[in-house]
Parts: sequence; structure tokens; C-alpha cells
Amino acid sequence: MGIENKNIRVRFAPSPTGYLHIGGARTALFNWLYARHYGGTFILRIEDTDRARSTPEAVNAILDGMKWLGLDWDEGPEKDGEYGPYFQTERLDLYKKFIDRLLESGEAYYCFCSAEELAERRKKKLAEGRPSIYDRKCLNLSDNEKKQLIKEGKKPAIRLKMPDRQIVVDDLIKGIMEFDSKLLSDFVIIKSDGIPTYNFAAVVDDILMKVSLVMRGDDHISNTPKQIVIYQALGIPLPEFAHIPMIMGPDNTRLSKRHGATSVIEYQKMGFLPEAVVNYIAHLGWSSGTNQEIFTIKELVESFALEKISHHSAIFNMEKLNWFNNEHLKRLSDEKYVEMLIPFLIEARYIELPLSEKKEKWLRKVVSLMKSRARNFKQFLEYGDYFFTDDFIIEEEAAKILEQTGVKDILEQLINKLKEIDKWDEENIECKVREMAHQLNLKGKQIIHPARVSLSGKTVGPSLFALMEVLGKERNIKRLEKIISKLSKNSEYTFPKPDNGKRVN
RNA sequence: GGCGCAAUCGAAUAGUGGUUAAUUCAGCUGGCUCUCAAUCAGCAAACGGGGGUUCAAUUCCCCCUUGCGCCA
Repeated sequence: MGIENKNIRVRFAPSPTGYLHIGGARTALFNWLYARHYGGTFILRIEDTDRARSTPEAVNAILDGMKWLGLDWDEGPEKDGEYGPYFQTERLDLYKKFIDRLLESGEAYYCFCSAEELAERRKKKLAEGRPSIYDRKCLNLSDNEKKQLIKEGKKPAIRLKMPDRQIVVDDLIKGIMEFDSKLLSDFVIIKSDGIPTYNFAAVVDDILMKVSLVMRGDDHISNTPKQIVIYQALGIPLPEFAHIPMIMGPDNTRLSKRHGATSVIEYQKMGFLPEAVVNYIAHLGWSSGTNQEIFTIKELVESFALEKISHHSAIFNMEKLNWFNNEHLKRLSDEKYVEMLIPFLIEARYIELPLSEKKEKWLRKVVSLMKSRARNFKQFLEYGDYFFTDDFIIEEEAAKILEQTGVKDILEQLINKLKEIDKWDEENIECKVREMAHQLNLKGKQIIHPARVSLSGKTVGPSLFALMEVLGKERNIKRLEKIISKLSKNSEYTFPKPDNGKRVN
């Protein structure tokens, strides 16, 4: 760490067809950790050759996701280095040079077969129970034949001529994998519209960008032998390869929208800390080999090692992410917590900027009470709404407590007691409430429970006395009075049901 | 269908040719407490199956099964 190593160059190469999802983020993270650990270079390359599905919005979404996670790139969009451009659609001329080389050496050839023809021949082969390998119909076309076909207006694709030998992939994670080139077929490297295919563009870019290690999801394993053949046809030494296991949904299928939030930006919106998300996804398919789970980014950089990456896919678990977030949240100072929380409070219209010093101090108190309870900022707003608005909902379970006999009297007495308090702090409030319980021969909780519900609408939350202190004397009395006015003499008033009394985690 | 990858508690991971197979999340029980969270103490819970190799296999090899991925 810290020592610059110019030979180590890795890249993250997403297609801008959507937001940055959890799986992509983890691939980016591992590459980034590797680069930072060894003092290498982390490149971000946008593979936008699929023009129909690539959008500038998606590019921005990916950049935003990366930035939020703190995965800064050394070369790439907005940060041009000497190996740019970093958008594939801006690199078409570069691919052409390599294609010409392959065409000249006979390692690649033009193919005029139409999609329809190919589909038909493929169907036939499959019916015969044979693998669908390109039949090399166009391999030996004469120059005249080619000219004729071009004259007819046919646009050729370019195929790579597969050599007849075993292809060995020596993977840093999976070990040695062998593939039979006969089964690989002469695949297309340039489509008839002149756009390079994924495998070709990626290889040329990796060559030109001097990528030393290709680390990507193991869904790319079957692309690797094809890419290796391209390197070999070009006579260029191979980079190293490392294929990392994928992240699956709880039903062990590929993570997708029906599993809930898959975009990293959604986690930002839900009020997760980027360092918690990073910490969690780092542990999906990797471990330090120790019992330590909570890592700062810096610690992750220090501990990261390819050898500790597991070989099998991992299932994304929201509960554990929540736990990681809660742990990181607890480690935040109250000041920092407030700072991070403010945007969420503004969005909920609970506060407005600028903040007075008094208000900020008050916020810190609220935070100190809620810190261990909320697992993310959205949950903070949900569990702690009553700190910020008088217009909170009384949950169904909570309303039942108010319906118990005698509650009205108790709350009336409580107001009188509270009015007697001069110095409004937790200690004095507790003292008064206990005193009242003693005088009326009640248990503490007989006062505390209905009071909590009246003041917060909930049955759960921080210590009542702390809560009362933070809320302030006036607001306490106002809220209690409001509840009393709704209660009939014997407390049989039924509270309106909340729209949604259930908490959603 | 072809090719490939994988397999330890419900989940994520440790781990070893001989271990009481460990930790964290989730679950459960209890302590603390005005409730919840936090915290503390404890419980439960796994080596997919079959063959080898070996004195000994969860660990090494092969097959099967299952899951996943890519291509079609």
C-alpha cells in the first residue's frame, strides 16, 4: 500500500445500460481495492458499443454510484489519462487497426452469411444433435467472390479463425480451466454494421490500456477462452485473469429488481452509509480470514487479497447489510451523524436551513437517543418522526394502551405534575413521575406507557424521560392535552386507525 | 442441449489428512430495563450423496446429484 506500482493496472468496464447495481459495484470495488492495495492504477472504461441500449443518463448513474461509494478512478470519464478515450464508441478507429492486422495475417476473415441463413443452418445442426458451430462457408471466398458480394450490397461481418487446439485459462481464483477450441466456433469480432463485438473491443482496449489483470464476474468465464484466442492471434502476451463469484438474490437466482433494491443509489436514498455498503459487499465472496467484520475503507484496502476470494456465489442479505450499517452508524460521532442526517430531514420537511446553533445542539441530542435504534436514516425518520412533527400517527398497538381504563385520569394528573417542574431535564422529570406513581399507588409503567404513546404514537423508543426532556415542556403538555381531549371519561374512545400501522423494515 | 463453475449451520464466511468443526447476521431463552434498540450470558443449527486413496477424509481424486453461469 502507498507504494506506486505502475505495472499494475486494472479496470472496471460497465455497459451504460442502467444504473450501477450491487453486482457491478462489487466488481468495481474488488478492482479498486486491488489497485489501491498494490498502488496500481484503477481505470473506468465505458463499454457503450451497444448503442441501442446505452444512454448518457446511465453513464451518469454509474459515475454517481461510483462516486458515492468512494471508488475514485485514476483514468476514465472526467479524468482522461494517456490511454483514452475511455468510451468505446470513441475508439472505433483503434479497433480498425487491429482488425486489419488480423485480416492480413489470415487470422480473421469476412463473412457474408445473413442472420437468416445462419439461423437456418444452426437449427438444422441442432436438429441433428450437433453443436452449432459456424460452418466456415465464407472462409475461403476468393477476392472476386468477395467483390461480387459487396457489389450486391452485402455488408460483411468479420470472424476470427479459431485455431485447432486446447485453450487454457489460468485463473487467479478458479485455477486452470481448459476449453476445446473446436466447440468455440469462428465467432464474430466485427458486426456487419462495423461495430466490434464485446469480446473484441474489450481485448483491444485491455491491450491498449495496458491492463495487467482482468478481474470481472465469473459470468464472463466463457468469454475468456475467446478473448485469449484474440490475444494469441495478435501475438500479444496475456494479462492475468481473475473471475469473482456472483451475487445472487435470496432465492439464489441472479440479483434483479424483483429482489428489491439493486441499484447502489437506492441504498443512498434509503439512508445507508457508503462505507457500510462497501464493507458489506466486500464480505460477499471475500473475507480477511480473521473474525473481524467491521472494516473501514482503509482497513479493507490493507487486508484485501485475491487469495481470500471464495469460489462460489453469495446471497445478498438485507438483514446483514442493515446490521453493518447500524454498526457504522454507531461509530459515527453525533456531530457527523447529524451532518449526514440533515439532507434526509430537509427532504422530509422536518427542518429548514440554515440551522441555528441551538437547533443543531438539539439535533445532536435526538441523535444520541436514536443512534442505536435506527438502522438507516430513512428508518430514523420513521422511528423518530415525533421529534420533528406534532402530526404523527398513533400506531394501532399503541392506541390500545390509551383505551385502557383510567388512562385519561392518569394523563391529566401527569400534566399537573409536569407543570410543577422548573428545571426541565431528564432527572427532574423522572423524579416527578416516580413521585406521582408513589402518591397514586401506581406502577411506573402505568404512567410511562400511556405517556409514551401520547407523546410519540409508538410503544417503543428511547427512555421516556429522555424523550420528554428533548421534546420540551410545552410540547409535552400540548400533546398530552390533545390526547386527553380525544379520550372519553372512561377512555373508551376509539382512535382512528392509522393508514398503515405496520412498520416496514 | 453443449461447455464451464460451484457445493460447511437458514445467510455470509473461518478451518483442518486426526478439532468439542469456529465467528458474524438472523432465530430462540435469560439478565439489565419504563418499552424497543444497544449491551451481557446462554441455546439451537452445517461438512449434499456414493465410490476410491489413506491407519485415518469435511479436507485429496473420481462419479452422481443439485444449483448457478455462458452459448445455443
